[in-house]
Order: sequence, then C-alpha cells, then structure tokens
Amino acid sequence: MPELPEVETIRRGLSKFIIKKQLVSTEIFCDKSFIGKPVGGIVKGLRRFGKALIIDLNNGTSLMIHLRMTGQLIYDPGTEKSQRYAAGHPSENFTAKLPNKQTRVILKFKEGGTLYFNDQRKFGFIKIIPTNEVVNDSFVRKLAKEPWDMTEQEFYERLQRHQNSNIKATILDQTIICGLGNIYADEALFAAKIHPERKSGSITKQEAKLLLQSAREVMDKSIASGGSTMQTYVKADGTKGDYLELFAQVFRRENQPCPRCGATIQKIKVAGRGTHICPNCQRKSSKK
DNA sequence: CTAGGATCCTGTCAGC
DNA sequence: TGCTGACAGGATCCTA
Repeated sequence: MPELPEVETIRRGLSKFIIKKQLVSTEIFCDKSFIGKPVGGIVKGLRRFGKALIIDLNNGTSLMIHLRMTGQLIYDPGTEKSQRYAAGHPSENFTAKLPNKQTRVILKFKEGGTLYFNDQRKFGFIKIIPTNEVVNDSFVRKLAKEPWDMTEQEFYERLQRHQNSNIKATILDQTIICGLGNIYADEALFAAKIHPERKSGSITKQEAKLLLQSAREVMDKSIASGGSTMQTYVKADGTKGDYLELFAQVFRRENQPCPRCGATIQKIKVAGRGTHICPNCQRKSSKK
C-alpha cells in the first residue's frame, strides 16, 4: 500500500537510524517473505526505486524490500519505546508488542536496534541481491520514470500508446509512469479534473500536462509532510496521526462533499480498484 | 504489442 | 452466533 511518498519517507527516516550500523542476524518467520540467503554487514546507505527500498551493505550485497499492500517496517532502537520508528501500512502493529502474528522477518543490529518486517497479506518481501545487480532486477529494470523526471510530451506519448485503457489503469502501471498507487492516482485525477474511466487516448496534451503536474504536486505535498498515510514517530501516548484524513481530497471520502464544488463524492470501481471521484468535477464525456 | 481478469494471502466488515 | 461475500494504498501471470 505504501506508494512512492511513503517509501521515500521510510527511506529518509530509516536512514537516520540504521546507516553505519551492523546487521548481524536475520530471523525468518515466513519463507515466502524472504528471498535468498541472509547476510550480515554494515549499512552503507538506502536507495529507492519506485516503491522498492534498497538497503546497501558494505559487503557487496543489498536488501531489496517491497512492502506491496500491507508491508510495514518498524524500527525499535532497543532503548526508549517512544523512539520507535514505524512506517508502511497503518495498523496497530506500529505500537503493538513485537514480534507478533504478522511479523515475517526480524533484522537485528549489533548496536541493539531491531527492524521488524510485518506484512499481513504476505505480498511484500525482502530479497538479497548483489549490489551491482540491483539495477538489473526484473522489477527495477522495467520501472518507468517518476513524474518529476518525465516531460509532459513523453507522458502524453506514453498515454497515447495505451489509448484503449482507462486512464486510471494506465497511470497505475509502474512501467508507464512510476510511483503512483491507488491513493495518488485518485488524488491526481481529481486535481486534474479527469474521470478515471476516460480512455487514455482521449486525454489531450493539455490534460496530460495538468495530470502530470498534479501527480507531482500531490506526491510532493505528501513527501513534504512525511507520507500522507503513515505515522512516523509513535508518540508516547500511542496515538496515531492519520494524515491521510487531512491530505486526501477524495480518497476514502465517498458520500462527503467535494472540497471544490460541494457535489457528493462517489466511490466506483475502475481497473479492479476502489476509485473515488467527484461526479461533477470529473466528467466522463468531454465537456460541451 | 496491448487490455483485462485472476491470483497471491490474511483480516475485517456488512448483511443475512 | 455463524456463515458468506466483498474488499483491501501492489504487482505479476495468464489469456485473447
């Protein structure tokens, strides 16, 4: 579930805790969640490719982590409970006693910290790959550019190549444009006033430009505030800051008034995904 | 090549 | 209470 802004926030946050620390043990509770042979080593740095997080070690190997729908990374420094850093799919696990039923992998550091990889649905994984082969990984290799790196012209041309697909399905495809997930796709389409069921081939150059800019803006805004959908530091009182409630204009706001025009936001199904629209701002047929 | 649907897995919630 | 189906912030695999 974490989308690009969440993974970027995780990357930045986790970097502060684990860089230069020595990974010394790996406990695997679910074989499906860990691919390859566990390794030890000192953390050199953290990178991100789309929604995939890479932890580079000083021994030529890297950990690729993809949280998919329900993955979480929870770092416990082993000292103060209030210092826990939790990110990913929001749930009680952030503050729960760990490990628990959903803990799939535990990484322990020599200095005392513990990184828990929790994942309710087991779609996510940690994979060991040689550092110099990360860019050749089948997932990484297929990723398209992120919205900030793509020109309006290139985005428009890519949409034209998938002219018979719904625009929402098209922008969710990481090989067409990278980083958007179900939340930011809905938010970007709303911001650009484009109905998610429009055929990608019907999107004009002007609309493509607006959509690309909107994608950048909604994700920029989210990154700037630490990921729209995750809490960062778990407070001592255990409260969860659900920033999504403040951030989202349409996502999970069905039956509420559109913040732009006041019409009632609807939830529909597009490309097999729950989709939120303002039926007034986002019209399927071209305005006339 | 594109487009659409099923699928991986666990958990929760609405409805009967 | 118990059952059943729908659904969930992702990506891949299979089919046409």
